Amino acid sequence: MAEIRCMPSGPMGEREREILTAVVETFIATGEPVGSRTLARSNREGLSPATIRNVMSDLSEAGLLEQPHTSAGRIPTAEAYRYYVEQLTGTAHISSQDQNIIQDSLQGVSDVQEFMERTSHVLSLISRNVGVAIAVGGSKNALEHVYFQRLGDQKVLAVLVTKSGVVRDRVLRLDLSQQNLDAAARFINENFRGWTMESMRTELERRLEQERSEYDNLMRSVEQLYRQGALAADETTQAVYVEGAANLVTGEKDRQRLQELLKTLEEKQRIVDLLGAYLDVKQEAVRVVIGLDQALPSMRNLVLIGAPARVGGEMMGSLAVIGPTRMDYQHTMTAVSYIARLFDQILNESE
Amino acid sequence: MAEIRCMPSGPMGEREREILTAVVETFIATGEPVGSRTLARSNREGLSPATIRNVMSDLSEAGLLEQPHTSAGRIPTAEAYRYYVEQLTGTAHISSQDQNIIQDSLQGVSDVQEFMERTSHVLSLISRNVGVAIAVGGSKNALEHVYFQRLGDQKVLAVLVTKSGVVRDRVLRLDLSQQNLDAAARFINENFRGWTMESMRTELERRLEQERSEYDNLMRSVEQLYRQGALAADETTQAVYVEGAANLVTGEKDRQRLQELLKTLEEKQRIVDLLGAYLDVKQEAVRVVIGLDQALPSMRNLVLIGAPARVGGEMMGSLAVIGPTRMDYQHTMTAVSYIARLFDQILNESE
DNA sequence: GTTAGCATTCCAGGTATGAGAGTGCTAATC
DNA sequence: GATTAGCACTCTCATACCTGGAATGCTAAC
Repeated sequence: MAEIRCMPSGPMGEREREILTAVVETFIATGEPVGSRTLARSNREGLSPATIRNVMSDLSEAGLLEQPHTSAGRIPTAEAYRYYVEQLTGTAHISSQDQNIIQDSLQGVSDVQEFMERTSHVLSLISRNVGVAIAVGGSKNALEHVYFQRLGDQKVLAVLVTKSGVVRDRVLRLDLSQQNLDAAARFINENFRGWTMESMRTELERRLEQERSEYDNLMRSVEQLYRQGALAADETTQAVYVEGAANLVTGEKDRQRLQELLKTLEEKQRIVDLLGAYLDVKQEAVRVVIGLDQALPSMRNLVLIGAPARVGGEMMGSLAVIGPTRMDYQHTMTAVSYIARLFDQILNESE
Repeated sequence: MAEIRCMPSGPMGEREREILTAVVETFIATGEPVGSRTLARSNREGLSPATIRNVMSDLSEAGLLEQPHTSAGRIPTAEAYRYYVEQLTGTAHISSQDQNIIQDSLQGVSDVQEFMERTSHVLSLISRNVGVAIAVGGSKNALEHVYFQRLGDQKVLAVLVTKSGVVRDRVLRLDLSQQNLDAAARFINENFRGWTMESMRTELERRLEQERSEYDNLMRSVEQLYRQGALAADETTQAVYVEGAANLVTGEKDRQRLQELLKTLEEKQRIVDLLGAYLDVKQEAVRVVIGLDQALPSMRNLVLIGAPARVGGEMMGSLAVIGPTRMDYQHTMTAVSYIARLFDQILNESE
């Protein structure tokens, strides 16, 4: 019963492939279970419904199609979508309309956060689904510059800039004179410019440990700043942009589920984890993950189409579209991939 | 027909008031239209259903109650909610449970943006509705400090801090040497510290206009920075936090409407306008606006419970809860008012 | 002024019923 | 042997219909 995946004419004959594709595409278009008659009509070689029924029956056995109930048409399973996406030729070019929208929206952006914010918006617009973009603070980012400014009795503004244009500001509760702050900033800028955040922190830890006995005023200031998180530009302080959640209303019928789904999308950490789980620096092009239930139960029927955002070879963040399995894959994939490339271009150009 | 608001025993007799309140409260509790029998049971003076029917009939005429259909109970109109809220004693004290949640969440916050972000979250949590908080950039904010840092060939980081702790950073496309930038920053800090953003800008405009002929290097730098928006910390660059939109799923049955609603909540400018329209510095305490359809058609059945966020007498932003008419007014009002007061306290303390 | 009683209205929910769509199987056909 | 026509069967969905329940408004009695 289970091992009928191997059909008479090889693992998946030409006809099977064609019919499966047709089912997926019509289901995406209409949202209704598709029956043999419908397919027979749109089939170019004039196959009869009966023949198609036989093939569909095979595909059901193979776990690629399923029926909501006995006498309904068939809908694709997650497995079918995976197969469908896999055999999509990656050659499709982006429509000039989409290209315009994207160009207009990302024109003149110069820092990562802004890029991400606009990207989430434009992705949701183009895909008519949820657009997501995150900037990973990036412990592997290179430090460009830090700056401290005393604000009041107890407050210090810390600004941190990385080579790749991530700016992070935070107000700390500290009482240091502006002189001390300037000295500390100078010390850090002179010693650690160009270091990755990660290596800077370990080195700093080491020095603080080692020279504990012979602390001078400077190192004391640096330590205080460091302990208060002035130099943290990484995981804890990410920028997460999610837009177009409203588009999910159409897709999910169960209100309970819908609510949970929207709640999940509001929890930024979840989103970060999700993208983190599926996207990494090394991957080529766009990745499509069908069925997110493994990562998040409330996202059972959803699909992630995402790509890493890189500058040079460096991972700066991720961008993705989240939507129902029933979506326009080709369209969305080209858009995501286009923006990912654009990211590299735009942020490289003026570095 | 229209002018029956004046009842035999004055504009609104004691009994009418009591019954109206009872209707509103039971409707808020159950969500079902409330009938005369239900009220008769819970009424302390043992009024019979028939009597209550008579009163309810009067209230219907007065436009305070309405029936979904002939043989159903009655539900309050917007007008009834307004009346109900008006006669709520503002004396209720915040529950210690809420107080804890709020305190925990806002502990140790030191800048406005962070406060607003957490506030929107905690408000949505407590009210089980949509929590909103915005920081108006505030052209009336006093300048504390500016700082410019050259990042690369074409990029300049501009950081602007106001007295009240709003930090705004942006990356500009400019090509100025660090020397020029430092000079410009020094010039602005020395001349304009403590000025409101607004007055600073007009004065700057004036000077640039006047001294156009005798421009030196310094003023040229300042002008470039200014034109690129380095000193804009106002309306165009607000921080808007909206959380708990998922909570609306339960309230709105019409999916079309729900979707529009969620879309609206994603458009930050709409939110800014909305709060701007109803909340201002001068108002005492919490304002409750019932029926937002005037401002936003998609928010027909929604209620805004909001207050300005002030430091000293200065308006720094707004915070509010948005939810269906059927919500716990008392509870939400105390929470909003509590946080508004807390805002002043926390941000005043270390100035 | 208040209340009991009653006819009336309307909805919500349950049960038939029939049309429609699709399937699987068998037997005939190419 | 693959393909197809035909047919009995299954299941859903929409419609119509019925019934019980919950309120109401009105009238007459208290």
